[in-house]
Amino acid sequence: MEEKAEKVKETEKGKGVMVVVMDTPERSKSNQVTTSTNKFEDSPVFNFLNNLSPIEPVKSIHITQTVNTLSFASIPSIFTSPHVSSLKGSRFLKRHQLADPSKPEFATDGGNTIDKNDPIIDGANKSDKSHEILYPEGSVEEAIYKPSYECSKLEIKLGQSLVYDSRCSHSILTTSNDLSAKHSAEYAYTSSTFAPFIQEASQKGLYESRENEEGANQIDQDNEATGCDWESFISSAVDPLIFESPINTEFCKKSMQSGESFYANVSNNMQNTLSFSEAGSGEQVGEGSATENPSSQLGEGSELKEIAETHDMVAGCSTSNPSENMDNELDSGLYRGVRRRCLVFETARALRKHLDKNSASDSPLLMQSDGNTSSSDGQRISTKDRSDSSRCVLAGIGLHLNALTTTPKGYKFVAKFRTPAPQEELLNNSLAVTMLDREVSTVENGVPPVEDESQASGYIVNEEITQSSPKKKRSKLELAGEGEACKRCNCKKSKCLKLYCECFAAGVYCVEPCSCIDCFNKPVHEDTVLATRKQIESRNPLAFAPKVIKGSDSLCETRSDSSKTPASARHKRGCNCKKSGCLKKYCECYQGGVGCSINCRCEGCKNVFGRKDGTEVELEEDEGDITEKSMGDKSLQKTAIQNNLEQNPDSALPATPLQCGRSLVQHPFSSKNKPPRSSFPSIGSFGKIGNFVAQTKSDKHFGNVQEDEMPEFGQGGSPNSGIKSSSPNSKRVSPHQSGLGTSPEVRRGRKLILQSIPSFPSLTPKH
DNA sequence: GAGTTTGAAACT
DNA sequence: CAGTTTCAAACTC
Repeated sequence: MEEKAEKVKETEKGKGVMVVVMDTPERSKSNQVTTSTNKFEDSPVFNFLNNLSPIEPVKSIHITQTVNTLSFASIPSIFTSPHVSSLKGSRFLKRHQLADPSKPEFATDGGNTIDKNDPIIDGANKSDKSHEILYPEGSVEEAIYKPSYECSKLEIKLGQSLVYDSRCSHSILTTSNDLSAKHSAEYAYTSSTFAPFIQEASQKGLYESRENEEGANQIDQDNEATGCDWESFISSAVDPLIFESPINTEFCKKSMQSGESFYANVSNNMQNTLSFSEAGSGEQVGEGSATENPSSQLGEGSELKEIAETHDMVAGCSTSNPSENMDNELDSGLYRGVRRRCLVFETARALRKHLDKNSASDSPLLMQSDGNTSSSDGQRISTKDRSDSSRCVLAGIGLHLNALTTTPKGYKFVAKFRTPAPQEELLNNSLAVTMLDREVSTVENGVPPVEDESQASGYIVNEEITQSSPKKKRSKLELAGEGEACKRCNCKKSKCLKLYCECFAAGVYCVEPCSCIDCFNKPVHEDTVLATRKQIESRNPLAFAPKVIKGSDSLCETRSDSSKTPASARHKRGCNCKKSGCLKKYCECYQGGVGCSINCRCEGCKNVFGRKDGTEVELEEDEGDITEKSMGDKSLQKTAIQNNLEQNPDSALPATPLQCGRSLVQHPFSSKNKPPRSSFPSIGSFGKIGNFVAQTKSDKHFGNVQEDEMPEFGQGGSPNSGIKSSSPNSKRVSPHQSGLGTSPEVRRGRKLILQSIPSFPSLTPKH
């Protein structure tokens, strides 16, 4: 022992770093021995030696490396396309690896980190029933999962989301702090406090932005605790970098940009967080607690919503299966198809069972937030949806929301849980729309819809609806805007086994409120329902897929974040309206609260949410938005967009600001209905023309299309006339139109398009 | 509430 | 794939 002690002393003297390193292990060994014996432990000398142990420097080094790696890693992450979600899984693995090594250190050394993690873990394990978090995966997942939600929320809510912002800021702050490293004490404090947050933050991508901005992050930390924190931080940060969806990142950035005030807030939040974490009962999941705190801080009326969100978050985290989590992440981050239908009924059943089992265990919080008891597992998804919706609601969807509110279908779907069908997965990229739907659902439904989920079978019977609302009520509610979700079918001949039936189409069982006749869409006939469903799916695999899909381009959204509208959301197949002008619910696009897209074959489209034409152009112009397409569509789309902007200031609202991604997203679907148009596709074939169209095509379009379409335009005589709302619009356009494209003006139009085109591709994260 | 309109779904 | 029919929601009165 004495020899060991001597060695230690020598090492302490600090010869070379090498020495220290070499010695350190020995010392540790010696320590272990001592530990085993326990004899020497008590001796003050030993303790002193231990305290003096050179280990710290080693750690610091290690940490530093990690940081560097992170910094580098961050860069790629920034550029990562949102679509990369698929990769997340792999990333997860990486992250875990990183995290794991750090853990041992934490365990040995610094309680700080451990504390952080432990609470989370413990909380996860203890907490629940529903929230089973497998550590470390579970934690990781949580981090990833939540952030996405949060980010999404942020997007939606920017204004309200102090909490989220604060979170972002937290992450930022922590980073900055780490960078400064001057405030070691703060480090320990913050790091420990934030540990849970870090993951979240990392996901948010704040780190990335932060790191990039500040440059390489160097950690000088002397404190082991700090180091530990860093490691954890780093590990978390790495993930975010990799995993980060651009959306989140952007939002965070925005939030950051929006206010430096965040920093101030951050400090407050941090404190809160600490208290919270400390206060956090074992039940609470680390993150959950964290999230809640901010809400408390906010103290806004939105608390409930936030809570709900939190729950959602937790629920999402709770997923025991990594695969599920992944899905969830995807869902959350990408905003899955708005309407989640129970594509897989069997799964639904399983979920039901789960729910039944778990229902008893629902956390009070959940109850509060939603007012409904949600089952942990099955509900997770549903909760997410809810949360999303809630977020969306908060976010202030803008015009879209209004429109959405009108759409009953969305509501129905929202509540449902569903296992993502493979098809849907394909859609994941396009997920965005979901948010809209969710939003709508939340807005309209307010509290209730959530509950549906609890039932969570593939088919969901909306008990609330069934119990409380008879049709009459329903209609009233609907009128009010709340009850739309409750709508039920009125089928007489289809037996509710065809897509004519809204319930069936939505993957929901018919309920009492339904006035259907000879209804087979009931749990009793589950087999029949499933069989029929399979048949339909065999014909059209996407028959039950969400009709409205969001544009993948987070970028677009980010851009428009101000608008926060579901810009890129579009109807999968597009409408075929001829008389309604896409201004009535006959139009599925309108009903879904989304703008028409290229996929639409509608005539005289006046969709308030976005005309099929304008969408793309909007990307560049953003605000413009759209509304316009009505015109003849094809030809003018480009111009129309501009016109819209000019003419319809209102149109801006609609918001579908952009649709940037639309084309991309839709492609898969669109292929059916319409010729595949890649972002720059030969849209022209349809005549519906995408603005994107390849340059050459665009030119052609202009020429041809305009002429063809001109008539429509011309209907009004003036360019404007063509578009009701827009009519005045086309000032710019009109000339082109009038000129039939021959004039130089037409060329201008082309130029505009072309210009826009380049930007567009660049924007699209994809590929 | 009845009747009409509308467009998706289903069918040919 | 196009055209027609069927269907139920949306709408109007």
